[in-house]
Amino acid sequence: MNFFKAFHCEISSIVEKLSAAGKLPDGMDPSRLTCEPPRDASHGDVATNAAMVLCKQAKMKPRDLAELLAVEIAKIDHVTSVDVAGPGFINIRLAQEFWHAKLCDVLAAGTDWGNSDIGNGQTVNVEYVSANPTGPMHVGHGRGAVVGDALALLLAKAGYKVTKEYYINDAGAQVDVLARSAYLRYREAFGETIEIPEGLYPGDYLVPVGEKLKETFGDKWLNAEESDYLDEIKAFSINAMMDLIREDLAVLGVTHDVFSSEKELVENGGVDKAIAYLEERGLIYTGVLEPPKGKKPEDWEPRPQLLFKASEFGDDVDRPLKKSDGSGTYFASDIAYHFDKFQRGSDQLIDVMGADHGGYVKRMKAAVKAMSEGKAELDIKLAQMVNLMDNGEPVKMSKRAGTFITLREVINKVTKDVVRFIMLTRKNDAQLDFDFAKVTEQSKDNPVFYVQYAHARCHSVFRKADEEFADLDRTETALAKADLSLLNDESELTLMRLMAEWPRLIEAAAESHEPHRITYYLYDLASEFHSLWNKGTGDVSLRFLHADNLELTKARLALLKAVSLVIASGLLVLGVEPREELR
RNA sequence: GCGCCCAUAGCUCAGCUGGAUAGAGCAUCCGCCUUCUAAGCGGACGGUCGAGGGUUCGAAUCCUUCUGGGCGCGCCA
Repeated sequence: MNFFKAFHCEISSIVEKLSAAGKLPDGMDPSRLTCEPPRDASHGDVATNAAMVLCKQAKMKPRDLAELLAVEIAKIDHVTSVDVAGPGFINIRLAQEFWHAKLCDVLAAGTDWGNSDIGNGQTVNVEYVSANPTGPMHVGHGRGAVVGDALALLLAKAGYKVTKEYYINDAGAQVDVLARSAYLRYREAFGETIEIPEGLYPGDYLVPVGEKLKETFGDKWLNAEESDYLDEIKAFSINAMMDLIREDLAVLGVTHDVFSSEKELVENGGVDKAIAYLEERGLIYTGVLEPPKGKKPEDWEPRPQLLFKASEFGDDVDRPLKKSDGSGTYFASDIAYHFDKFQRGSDQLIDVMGADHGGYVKRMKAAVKAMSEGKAELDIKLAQMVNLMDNGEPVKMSKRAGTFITLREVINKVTKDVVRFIMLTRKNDAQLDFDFAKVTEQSKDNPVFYVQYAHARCHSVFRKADEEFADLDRTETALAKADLSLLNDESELTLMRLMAEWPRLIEAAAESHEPHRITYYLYDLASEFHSLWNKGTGDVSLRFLHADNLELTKARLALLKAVSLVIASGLLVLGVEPREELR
């Protein structure tokens, strides 16, 4: 439970009460009122801007209004002091018992601590990865995969009903290129020396596909016309590539609920249906586009095309739906695909894609707005580039020279947990340096290690406790009954406050679709924990285990248990496995 | 030419949807192990939040104009 919300309610009702009593005007609008942790912890535990946002309506000076509200706020349970500060902030301080009670809540909830109901069962569709089935995943895909997967887990924790989806682009020209490339490998499997022309895929991951083709079809296609073999070889190769990609995803711990095929969508008439739907609403016409200014394509010539009125929905220009050969553009099938997702029941759609698709955002949002008549909301998260580094030096990659590093190679080198965590140490739209040396280092420079180490340290104490206090009941329910009032060191209280904020963080991260906030929170929590740990080196009384004081030991173990649970809870959202031991 | 993203300490980055004296880590300097993991902790130093203007009780955050980077701009996806 996000306790800041509880305070928000309390204060709103205080405002109502004061209105009823004639001390404030009627009909005060508290919508801009917030309750937050103050920026500086020395200001208190909860701060509200109530007086500043309401002063105009109340026709009072902010500080006067603050004083009026403060008298009432002081009567709320567990409030020990209320101060008015700065331009009219009301700072609220809470009793230690409040934090001790929160600690019990954590122990009772376990890793479900932080679960929220703000999603209210709403359906969200998160589409991510959607890499073309033309080769193994690279690191950039990996980032999109992790961002999407963590976002989906986060939304689920916040009470949304989430569908995790992968869109297979198996209908365009790129898969034809794949088929031609695979065909060459097929000939190669018969001993022919081949040369891969410019424009085809040179990667040797297609060699086994060629051999499989030989096994499956024998020499059937060796002297055939392309029109005869293309479709079958294409289907075969796409399957092989999707198997490869699914394996990459599995190794990364990413799982999708639904795989949607563009080809099927086209063949089932989905695209025609979507176009017809837009046509009925007068949103489609045939017209000629202006050539793009500045960089003009060489072979540009004006041509009448089937266009969607994207400009009526916030896009800059109208967008083409048909290619000159009469087949649909990628945009056309993507409209149909989003239409399909909407009709399957999601009114919140999220796409995670590479930043190089940035130019696509406006038109897709326009299309969703048009198709759903404004009912569906589309958010597009762009995953920026990942720079592979080693010890500060960029890792040089070239597809031609065969020094291209795949996602799988990176995972094998550093483990999937490291990849997942590091991918979330930046906002999705900021570039990310992924340094092999740094991310595998066991030091505080490495955030993955730092957080895992905190978790492992908790468990190290548990192991020690099991040795020294063999008959102590270490279950959550038993520890919750300890005398928690013994936990009153400032570091201990800070830890409890941080853990109490976890539900609020989950809600904020979920609402803003920003899973990277989890990583930062975990880092802060780990840091506070390491700090407490080290206090024990100078001050023996702050160590966790005390042979001569069972009550204190139990209380400290309760705190440790809670810390390890909250870290585990956060790592779970990131899809990272909490480690109990690091050496 | 147009559109989107970015600009915060010497470096790499946070900044909770407009709040109080802008925060971490690295680097530099000074401290802390007879200890449940020193693989760690504490302190010091470090800022005209790219520049100017605007909106209001209040701006790193919103609007606008510049400057400097990245991406994109019909028949690729």
